[in-house]
Amino acid sequence: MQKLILIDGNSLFFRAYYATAYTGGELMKNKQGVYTNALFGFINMVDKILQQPYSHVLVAFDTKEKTKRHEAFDDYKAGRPPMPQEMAQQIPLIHQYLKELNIKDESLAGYEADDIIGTLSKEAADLGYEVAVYSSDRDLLQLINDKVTIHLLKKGVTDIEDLTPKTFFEKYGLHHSQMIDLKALMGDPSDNIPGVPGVGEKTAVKLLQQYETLENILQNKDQISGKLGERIRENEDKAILSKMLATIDLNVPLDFNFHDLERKQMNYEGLVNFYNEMDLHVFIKKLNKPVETKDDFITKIITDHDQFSTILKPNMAIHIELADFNYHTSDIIGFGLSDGETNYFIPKDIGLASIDFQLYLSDPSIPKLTYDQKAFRTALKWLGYDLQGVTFDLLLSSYLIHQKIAKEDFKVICMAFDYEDIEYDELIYGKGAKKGLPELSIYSRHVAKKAKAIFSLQPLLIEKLKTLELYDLFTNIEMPLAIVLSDMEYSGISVDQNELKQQKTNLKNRIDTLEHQIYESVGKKFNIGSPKQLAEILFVDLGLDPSKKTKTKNLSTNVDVLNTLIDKHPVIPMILDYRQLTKLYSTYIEGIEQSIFADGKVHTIFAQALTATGRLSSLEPNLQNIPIRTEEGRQIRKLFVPSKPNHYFVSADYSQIELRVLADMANVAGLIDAFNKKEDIHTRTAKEVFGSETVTPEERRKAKAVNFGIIYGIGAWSLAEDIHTTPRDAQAFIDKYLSIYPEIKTYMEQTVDNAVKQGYVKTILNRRRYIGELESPIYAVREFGKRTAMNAPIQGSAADIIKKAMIDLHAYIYKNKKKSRILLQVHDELVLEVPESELVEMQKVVPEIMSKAIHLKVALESSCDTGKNWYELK
DNA sequence: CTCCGCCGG
DNA sequence: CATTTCCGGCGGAGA
Repeated sequence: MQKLILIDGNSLFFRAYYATAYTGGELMKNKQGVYTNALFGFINMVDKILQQPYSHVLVAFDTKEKTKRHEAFDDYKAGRPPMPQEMAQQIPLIHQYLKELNIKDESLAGYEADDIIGTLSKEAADLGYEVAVYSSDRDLLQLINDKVTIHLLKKGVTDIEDLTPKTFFEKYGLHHSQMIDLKALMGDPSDNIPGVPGVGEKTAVKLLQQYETLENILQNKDQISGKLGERIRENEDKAILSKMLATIDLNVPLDFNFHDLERKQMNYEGLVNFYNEMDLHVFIKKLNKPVETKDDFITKIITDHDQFSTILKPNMAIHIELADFNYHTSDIIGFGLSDGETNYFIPKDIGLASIDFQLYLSDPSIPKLTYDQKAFRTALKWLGYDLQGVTFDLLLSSYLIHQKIAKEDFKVICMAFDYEDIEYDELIYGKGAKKGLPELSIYSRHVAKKAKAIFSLQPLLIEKLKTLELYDLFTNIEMPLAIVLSDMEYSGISVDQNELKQQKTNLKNRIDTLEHQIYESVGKKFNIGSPKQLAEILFVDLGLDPSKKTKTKNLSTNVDVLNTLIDKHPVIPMILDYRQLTKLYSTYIEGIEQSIFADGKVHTIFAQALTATGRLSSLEPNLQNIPIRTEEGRQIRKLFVPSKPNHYFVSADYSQIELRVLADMANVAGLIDAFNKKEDIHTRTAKEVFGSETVTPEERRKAKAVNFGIIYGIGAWSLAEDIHTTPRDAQAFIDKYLSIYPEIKTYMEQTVDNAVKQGYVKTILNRRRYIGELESPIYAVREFGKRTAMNAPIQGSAADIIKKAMIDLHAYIYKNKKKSRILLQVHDELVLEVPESELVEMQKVVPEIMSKAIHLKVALESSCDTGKNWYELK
């Protein structure tokens, strides 16, 4: 099959830039600060396009030179804003990419990409080729014929509309040859093509359906009555000019032949180097490089446990390779061990059967370097072994250096620090359904290389931690916390399975009943869980008013919308109930049920190197979002019970920790005074803002909304939504608030200023958050960066404080040999399991330790509660 | 895989 | 000219 793919390079490049500029926050760039977002989008699109079978390919670009269209019409393409710097920088990258791909990259002075594509599509079609053109420019539609299909990029990267003569007719009601005439009549503001003023798409189509061509319209111009006829007669010259401008030149003098467009092998090494330079590692994975086995890295595979006594030394790097992400259940594949000189692979059974090796792992006086101490320690615990003496953790240290690094594969962490001799896990083990173990020689080497990497990177990372003033945070907080979290995760939390079954049946019955009532109420069956189908029912069948749209222009059916419709139709409250009950059923009842281990407990994983602010997050299952706000949902908490008889749950939570942190960091006299006098902080704020001694509940509610909003870097618009007033009043309200607490205003301004200058903000314990968004050329992204800069030190400092408290509490428990165990952390709250004999002590000690964790200008207060299950707390 | 929706602090 | 309060995890639908 002979198939030619023609790509409109300019069009893809523009689309790529703007599609990725608005979505991902800050503009993407590589380590050297070169912007790569448009390159990234461009590669994605080209990659997708080239997945089909084809024999020939070319990418065409415009040049800066004037074309004959400019000569004919001075204002052609006038009024276009200049290309942003961030975008222009990426043009050479695009060309380099195409060069490495070995794809013909063509432009010609005096002609546009359209003309090159038009000429080639005609020649190829004449030779009997099938032609596929890719662009987002509708102008190219004039090239459609039986051999030539135009693929219009609609939005983003994936949405492509294929136009053939048939689909063109169905869409426009015109023959494809009439496309040029259509544009001649309508004009095109983006190219500054005038067209006939006052004639839009509707009128133009009608005219062309009647008269077929522009020429025929002009011949019959006197028969066209009214204002329309008048306009056509007055603007005849504009229409003719427009047609000329819109017509693609099919006779560009190209000095190459089809042979030059043949599909060729890419330059593999060059492309890998290029991706590495641009930090576009995701594309390297896609290349599916075969695993190479020839280089000078030597892996010693331990086959006999006698060997250990001579190998094991202090300060080696040890890596435990796990088969799955969830280390509570995962198999251990084996151990990597390295002293920087020799690199070993220890098969799981050989290692664990050796007393020498067991003692080595568990000896706290032998320092060891690892990748993820929490995972390794927990995985070993499940098998009955202990890991102690870890002094370095690659995952945690890289997370502190930059919060984004640690989200990726092991290799990406290494590459962030210019360590190259390591492969992607995906390349070794495959992914998805294809995941599995390759032969021993391949994976043993991979694991040993990881150990070598840990060993090699340790000095550099320690040095970086010190220069960034993060070393204390690393050694005093994150490292000891890993052990605390490991204990918490391993302890797990018991689930009352009878309660679970009961709630499950109960919910199921209520959902079934509701489902039938809903079908009856609207008169037909549909999938209530589908927002799309629900929108159809509500806004089309029932004719209700759609008040809001989603981000992608669909009609929204979320709670806010449904609540505004609540008395407009009896089905609305049923749907709200249905949503709540199915949420509880699938996310919580079924979700938790699936996560129960053989010991009758759930063992969550607290991700310690994930969030941008320094908070923890909880996974599989997430125990940080168990319902509490509605009574119905709160019932779920009855599932969680102490694991032993005569034990209780004790929970303690910080009161207003974020506002206290703000009061401290910004030194806010009014807030500090209020907290020290133990006043209700929202009431106090309301008194000051409204200038009265008595405060209505409504006033307190508003004050609370601002107090929270201020932490998030509030805007008037959203505060207005929140407290149901106009943005104008909301702004006045914020102004008043800031005049009462003027230190907040100063602090926020300084924080943002500093963030802009330095590129990051810091918490109480020096934790950094880099905010690249502040450099974005896009207003909305920069504004987002400012809010982040204001919020991150507050949220992050609160996270620092509770982490310190957890470490102190854990130390207290061990030092005093208590049987109480910390089970959960929910951002400002700790939940413990406490034997009856320790109840009184822990009720006193836990809040005390939390309060004293870090000294602030205001007291940290913590309340405490006790119960027989989680529901009874608070 | 992305979107929508909803649970928590 | 615009902008729409921060940080997360997870389930189901639909492509």
